This record gives sequence, structure tokens and C-alpha cells, in this order.
Amino acid sequence: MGGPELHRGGSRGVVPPGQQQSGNDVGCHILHVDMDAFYASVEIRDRPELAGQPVIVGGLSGRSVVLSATYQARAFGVRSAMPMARARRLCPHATVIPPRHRLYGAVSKEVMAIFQAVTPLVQPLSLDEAFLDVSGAIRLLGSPADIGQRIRADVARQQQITCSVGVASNKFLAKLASVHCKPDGLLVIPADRVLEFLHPLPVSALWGVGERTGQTLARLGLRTVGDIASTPVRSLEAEFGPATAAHLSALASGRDSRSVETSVREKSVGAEETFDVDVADPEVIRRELLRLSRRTARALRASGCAARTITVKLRKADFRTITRSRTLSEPTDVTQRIYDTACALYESSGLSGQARLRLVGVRASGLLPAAATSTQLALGDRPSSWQAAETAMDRITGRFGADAVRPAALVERRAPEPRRSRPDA
DNA sequence: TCTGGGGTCCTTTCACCC
DNA sequence: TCTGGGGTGAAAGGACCC
Repeated sequence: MGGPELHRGGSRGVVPPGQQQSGNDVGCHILHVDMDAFYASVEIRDRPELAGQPVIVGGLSGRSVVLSATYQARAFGVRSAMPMARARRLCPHATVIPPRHRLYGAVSKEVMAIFQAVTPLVQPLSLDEAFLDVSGAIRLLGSPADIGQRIRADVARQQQITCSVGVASNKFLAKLASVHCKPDGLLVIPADRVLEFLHPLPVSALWGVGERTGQTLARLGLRTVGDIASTPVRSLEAEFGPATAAHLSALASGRDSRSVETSVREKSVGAEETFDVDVADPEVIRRELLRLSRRTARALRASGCAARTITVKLRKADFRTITRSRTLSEPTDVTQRIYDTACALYESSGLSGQARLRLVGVRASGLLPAAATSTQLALGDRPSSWQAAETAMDRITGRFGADAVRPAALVERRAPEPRRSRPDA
């Protein structure tokens, strides 16, 4: 790392558990906990003979990408989101395992329960990471670093997987800390040494700086976080606009006022699917739109929401993406309504029958609690019967699987069609 | 090298209203 | 009647994150 001497502790014991506080973590009440190579670790737990081996979790079809890879596979250059074909070239002897999302969801629930036992202030970010505000637990459980070590020990004992914990005064710094102590470590960024840690880092360490923003910053001669911190906000505004400039400037100074939110309401739900082979046939596209509308509607009903806006996403063979959206007069959680809208948007896109598509997607946004939305009946509509029928179908598919009941249009024909990368689940 | 799927957030553009 | 500015919301695109 080459930076200041910060508290780093791992199972290898650079700093033994229980000896972490020494005043260093005063004011550091935010923890970021991140599972190490989560999907791959869960798979290895079930297949211990693979421990210490390069293992890649990802789909087997032609257009799949790496979802998770063990550190042994990463040593060969394998990274998540990398095309599987490339990963297999880089590490041909790796064991490739198709993902089991339900299993990861179940393990995630148990891990989150471990966090909840420490503090009710838990904000899950994804299946494998969460922020914790432990300010209320310090008197009972010890310093934030002690609490971090306790969590690491509990996760290892109960789930046989490792995690890394960042401890700092805010979310951004806690997350940065966990990244820097991976795998299987714990790192405290003391409040009085934030800039010492932060400023030598590359700009890509800032949340929100990806490839494009990084290029723009490089063009301006800004390569480290310290460079951004010493640049007037006005100069950044000219290049990035007021919101992004303020965001970059604050993070570069180690400021992040976001609190740990225990109930983050989702703003949209959707589903998308990449074809194994590009598709031009409008009939096949519409059938996929039906499948995706069904998945979206089911997700809406499961979350008790109805959506006002429906968006269709169409990615052409050349990877260029267009979206088309429509806001409905009444919010809906009904497949047929979503599907009708999605088809209308597809037809009006100008791509129907004109372009080969590699991906289609359906997304519903402008979410409202379904209970609070009134349904206005148009002449000839019978939405309440649609809703009743679909709710009944939800119950059946919940018990017997996604394929137990489905629209006639989605019953597989004998004629071959492009195999999709995931089953409709 | 050839790019998944689920999301969030920001910016720009445009239509519409006052 | 035409023009313009400001505010607002929708639409579209893009960057980014895990």
C-alpha cells in the first residue's frame, strides 16, 4: 500500500483482534462489510475440494460474463464482468460453475442477520455488501474495529466464508477502506489521517469515476484524488456540471454526508435479456417482450408497487442502445398493460423488422404503493380480473416454479429459437 | 476483448404552461 | 398575434455501480 500506517488486520493477524482501538477508530462509526469473491466462496463451501483453486462463476453460453472469480483465478487476469470466453482463455484450467442465484440470496440473508445482531442500522447495497452504523453499539460491544472483527469472526464461523471490513467516519471512506484490505482483512482509516490516505490514490478510487470521467480528468491533468481536491469547484463545474463537480470535490476532500439508510425504496424494477444470437424477427422480439413484461409485473406485485412509466430498451447488434418510454394515465402492475405498452414502444422505435437486436429490456419506474393507486376502468377493460388472475398465477408459480403457468404465447414450440442465457425465473 | 443483468443518478432536450 | 423567459415534467441517453 505504501500509505500511512493504518490499522490493518486479517485472519493472518497483522493486528490481532481486540487490539484495534488504541484511539485510532474514534469517530469511525461507519462500517462497510464486503464478502470476498462471494459467489465463488459460496460454491467452494459446497465443494471443498476446490478450495485454493481457480474457480469462475458465470454462465456457460456464448455471451456470458464472469460474475465472480476466486483470487487464484484473478491472479491470471480474470475479472468480474469480463466475457467468459476471454476468462477461459486467460485461465483455461479454472473450474467454471454456473451461478445459483437463489443459494446466494439465502446465504446473503443469513449474513445480513449477523449484521442485524450488531446494529439495526444496516443498509444492504447488494447481496454481498452492506453499510453499518455502529455508533449505538460501541458501549455494549466495544470499539468499531472490535465490532468489525467480531462480524468477521461470526461470518467465518457461521457461513464458512470470509469478508473484509472497512472502518471510517463516513460511507465513502469505509468503502474505500474495505477495498484496500481485501481479501479477508480489516482496515481503519483514522479520522485525523483521512487526507494522508486519500490524496495519493488515483482518481478512479472516487465513487462515480469510471472510464469516461477518468479520461476527462486525465485530459485536465488530474490523476490523483489530491489533484481534484486542489482544483477549484468552478473549474470542475465547467467540465462536469454542478452536481458532478460538487460530488467529486466533496469526496476528494473526504466529505460524504450520506447517512446509513435502513429502508431504501426502490425506484424502478425491470428485466432484460441478451439473445445468444442477434434477432431481427419482430415476432420473436414480441414474445421476449411478453416474457420480460411478465417478469416485471411479477416483481412489481411482489414489492406491492404499481408503475406509472414503462421503458423499453433495445440494443442493436452494433451494441448501440436506444430506449423509449411512455407514462401511463394510471399506474399498473398488470402484465398485459405493460406488454401492450412495451409492444407499442417497440413498434414506434422504427426498429421493428428493421434491425437485428442483441438485447431487449422492459423497465417500470415511477413506482407507487399499489394499495394507494386507484384503478380507472376504460370501456371494455377488465383490469381487476386481470389482476386477480395474475395474483393467482403468482401463487401457483411461487409453489410450483416459474413454468407452472404461462401464457400460451410462451409455451415453447418445436421450432428452434435462439437459446436465451437464463431460464425464465 | 467484445462486452450480463439489475439498478441509480445526472444531463440535455423538448414540450407545455404562465 | 408573435416572441421570449422561466419553471416543470417527460423523454432519451449515458455513465456508473455491484
